[in-house]
Amino acid sequence: MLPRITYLSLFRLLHFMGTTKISPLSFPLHSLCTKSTNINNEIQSHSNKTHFLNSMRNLCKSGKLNNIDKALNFFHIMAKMNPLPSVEDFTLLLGLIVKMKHYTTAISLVKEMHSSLGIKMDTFTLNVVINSLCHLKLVAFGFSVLGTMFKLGFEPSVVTFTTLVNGLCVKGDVGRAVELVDHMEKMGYRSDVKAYGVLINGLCKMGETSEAVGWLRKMEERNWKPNVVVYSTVMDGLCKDGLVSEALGLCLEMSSKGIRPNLVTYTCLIQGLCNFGSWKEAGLLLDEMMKTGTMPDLQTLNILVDVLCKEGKIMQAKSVIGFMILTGEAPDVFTYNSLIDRYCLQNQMNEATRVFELMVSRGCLPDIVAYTSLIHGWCKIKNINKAMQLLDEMVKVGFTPDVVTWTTLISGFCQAGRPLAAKELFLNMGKYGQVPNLQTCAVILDGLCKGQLLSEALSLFHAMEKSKLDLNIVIYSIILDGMCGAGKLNDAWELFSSLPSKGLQINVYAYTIMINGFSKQGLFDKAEYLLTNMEENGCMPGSCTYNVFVQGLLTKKETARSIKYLTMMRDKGFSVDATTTEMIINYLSTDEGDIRFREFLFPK
DNA sequence: TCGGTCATTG
Repeated sequence: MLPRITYLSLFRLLHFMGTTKISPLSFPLHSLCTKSTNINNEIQSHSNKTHFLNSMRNLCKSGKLNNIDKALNFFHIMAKMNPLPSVEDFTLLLGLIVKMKHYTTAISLVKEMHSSLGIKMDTFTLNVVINSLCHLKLVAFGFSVLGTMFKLGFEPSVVTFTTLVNGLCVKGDVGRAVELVDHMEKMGYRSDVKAYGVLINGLCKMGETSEAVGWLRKMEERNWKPNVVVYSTVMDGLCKDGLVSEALGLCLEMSSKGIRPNLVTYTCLIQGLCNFGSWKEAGLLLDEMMKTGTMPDLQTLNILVDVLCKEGKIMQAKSVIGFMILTGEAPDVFTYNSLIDRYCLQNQMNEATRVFELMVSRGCLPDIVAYTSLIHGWCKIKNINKAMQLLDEMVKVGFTPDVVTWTTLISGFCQAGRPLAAKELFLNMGKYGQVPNLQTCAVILDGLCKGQLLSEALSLFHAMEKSKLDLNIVIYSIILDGMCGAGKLNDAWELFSSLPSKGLQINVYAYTIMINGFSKQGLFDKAEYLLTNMEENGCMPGSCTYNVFVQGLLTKKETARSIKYLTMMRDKGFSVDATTTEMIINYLSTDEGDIRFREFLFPK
């Protein structure tokens, strides 16, 4: 499946990336020979405890200890020592276990230290507990540990608060996170670079990038120098917001202050550039990064593989995988999933299955994403049986289908013309512990509407309105479209008119749905009224808006108005879409066809 | 000794 790794394929990759200056021979092949030290040998060769602890400390600090079993092995050896190593040594190891994302393990080890080993808790170990709880999204428990801290007479530190601020951010509650920073400062603590970094990251993740930039400036005003982490966080936020040139500008600003971009900085910028099709610039950046001694790691290369797959450039994606192998990185579940997903989207289920099997044969365990992609692929070609078979299989190997899996299946049943079966799935997913989200709701409502089951859709919709779900304009638009499609123009108009009172901003899609609804019924004055007034309400009509209106006019042979609006479209630079073109051709081919339409088919 | 940056599925 993978292309043979030759210098030729590597050269092609570099050429493609816009990089021509580096000789393939200059890649540091020796880096693939670095293997993590065999811990057991390490321990045996250092029977002396001091030496053992020193090597543990060095391994922890060097980042070479990246295996949970090895870390646990260290812990258990330390636990058997007499006298016990210091709490500092235990905390060092705990910090590492948290970094490996083994949060429940970290919490139970702290418990063991306290109850079995008799090591006294302190602010540091409790901070580890709070951090673990926060990462498990159990922020409320984190706060109760803070309470315990006060009760036991331990002074929380800036680290304690930063940890909780991060916990709130992870939960998406960035408003409370900002409040906590305020609160902490009122209590006399001073936020430091990491505290600001956490908050800035939280804001970026919620899409509040300009707020994040504001805090970056604020921390500078307060005489804190943002470091590469803070800058990279903001750059990533800007890139995800589509503000790639702003991100590049910030990178220049950072460099001018003597702060060099690191692996993460480059990765964020390269992804940002790729996402907007700036392949050449991305290649130049990859070039610059390697020249300055930063080699892309598995994650960076996986981002490239994924972006290339999404662009349909599978050959180039495979070249990147070749490069990956050449630099000693084995493709992982992310790499394979990107390929699987691409093949599924191209309806190439044989290829997708082959990659899935290859992944298994190479000892890489498929995850819920791999299964969900395959289920999506089978649904896409309307093979519901295969999709259900995979669902069975994934449950058998121990995965719990998540909301994405359910939404994929529900959508599959709808597309296969079985909206009622889809509704059953929707109503039953709760029994399997999965709560529908807005996208699930959108999928099922759309499926029922398109399946001519408006009343079914409406009863679900009313139930959703009563539930805690914060329905958005997308959901309302689906219902509006369903009502229009069923000829319930009055109901649609009433709902449409009520949207502002529900605090919803009517967008171009909602307007277009209503204009389409009116036009299809020949209610052109109403449609025209909306089309001419939507701009006043802060919503610019798009190409689709004009096309649906003209299609209605053409159906009812409203020649004069059709020509008027076709002319407006041309003046505004909107193109006539395929459906409209076909209608014009049909119209021209009849006796009544007006010769004036010809100019819209063959624009000068 | 404890806190922050980059990757996949609808």
